[in-house]
Amino acid sequence: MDGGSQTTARQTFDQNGRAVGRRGLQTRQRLLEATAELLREQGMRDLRVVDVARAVGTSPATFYQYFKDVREAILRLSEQAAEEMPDIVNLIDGPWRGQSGLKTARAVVDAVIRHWDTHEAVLRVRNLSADEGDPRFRRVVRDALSPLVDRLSAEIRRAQGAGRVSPDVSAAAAAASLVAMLERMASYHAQLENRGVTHSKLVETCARILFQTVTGRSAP
Amino acid sequence: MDGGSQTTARQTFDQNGRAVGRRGLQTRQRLLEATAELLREQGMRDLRVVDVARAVGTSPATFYQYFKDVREAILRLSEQAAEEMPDIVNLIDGPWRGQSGLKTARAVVDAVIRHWDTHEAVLRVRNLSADEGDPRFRRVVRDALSPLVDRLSAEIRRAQGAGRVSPDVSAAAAAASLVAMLERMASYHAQLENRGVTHSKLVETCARILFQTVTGRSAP
DNA sequence: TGTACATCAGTGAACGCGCGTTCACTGATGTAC
DNA sequence: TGTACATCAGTGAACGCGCGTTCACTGATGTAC
Repeated sequence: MDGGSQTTARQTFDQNGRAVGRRGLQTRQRLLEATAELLREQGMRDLRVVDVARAVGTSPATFYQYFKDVREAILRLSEQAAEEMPDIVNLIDGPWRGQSGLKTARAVVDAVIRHWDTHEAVLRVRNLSADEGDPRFRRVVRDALSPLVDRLSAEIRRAQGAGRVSPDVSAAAAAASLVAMLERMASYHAQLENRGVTHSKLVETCARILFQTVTGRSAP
Repeated sequence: MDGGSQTTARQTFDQNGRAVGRRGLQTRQRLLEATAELLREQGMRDLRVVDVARAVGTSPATFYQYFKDVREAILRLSEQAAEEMPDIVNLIDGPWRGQSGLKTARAVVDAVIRHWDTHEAVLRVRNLSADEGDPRFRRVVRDALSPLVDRLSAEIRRAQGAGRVSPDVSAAAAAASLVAMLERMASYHAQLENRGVTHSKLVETCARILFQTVTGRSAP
């Protein structure tokens, strides 16, 4: 027991190590959703356990039955958000050669942006917590992103083999850079769109940087 | 008076609107540095005014003489960090054509990383606060980055004019994407370097993506 | 060079609030027979 | 189908701490003459 509420394949346990049933899971989930909502509205610094409990119409004691503290709730939300990642990975597995490569790139960019639009506040705090050094959050970020990074990395190495990408490039670093760009742009795109860059132009532009860097080819 | 301690060309005022002299400026600066230090050590969520005061060996009342709250201190730190930006902008104004273009790109990447290494915690919280919608932080970010973005954007438009970059790309979006990539990688590079990507490989890789995207040319 | 006055700088001490946290308890649900 | 028992679920109420914040005050510094 590491103090967190543990979710295995079938069973979830509360802070006392007791099994959580159907009803409990529902309450737990409502607490998580309220946490996400308040994170969006008030920001991380002003998020209070008491507020979360109030929002769900329950008592603080209930919150503590399922989570050690607010950070843990955010950690669980990060894990839930990460469940969407396989869909994005599937897109990356699409074709990268020829015309359809650019299409693949567009689909990936679009998917990452939608992922962020859905989980905005949670993902931001997740990344901050990881950057601040919290190993649990580092792990979630790593688990979420490494399939993406690894796929892109492999594709880049292929392009290097074909002589289209310089051997001076580190495939791993390039892949990480691209994912970094996608994430930051996904969290930032609304602000850019307020300043006159249309959404589709933005997607197209990111897609082309992605395509170019991954394949070493200029987009058609 | 908007409630913040205002710094004009020569004069700083405290929370009561009184002029701050030499001695006061020193105390104020020590409070700022302690804030930055604690931000690094404890993270944003656990940063307390009382801790900052204690760290400087002064009383909380002194802190409130200069800042409305912790956020404002972080805002001032962000402004101070931004004073380094002109140095980076100078680098961007270097040559982008031919061999030396890649050198320019490397210098820019390196400078951004060093900037982040110095102000790590402050810049992270600055960006989070901006993303969370705080208009004062949005403004600081904008003021800090737009010279960079604008320069890159102009250079990309030049490459478009010469037919080396597709007209389907938005120069503004591409420039913003590159800066987004640089920032995120700058805040992330230490973690990557722990996983076997050397620092120089990382710089080289980012520089090549930057060079390629800005000029439309494959790096030499 | 000295004195008086204005302003700058700093703080002790206190207040009150509200948050985190816990415990002992009640009520709800499930299941064994 | 009914009863007893085990376990799941939820909470009221309270505690105490520590943080944010303020005020009235003292001490330091500067400057006018």
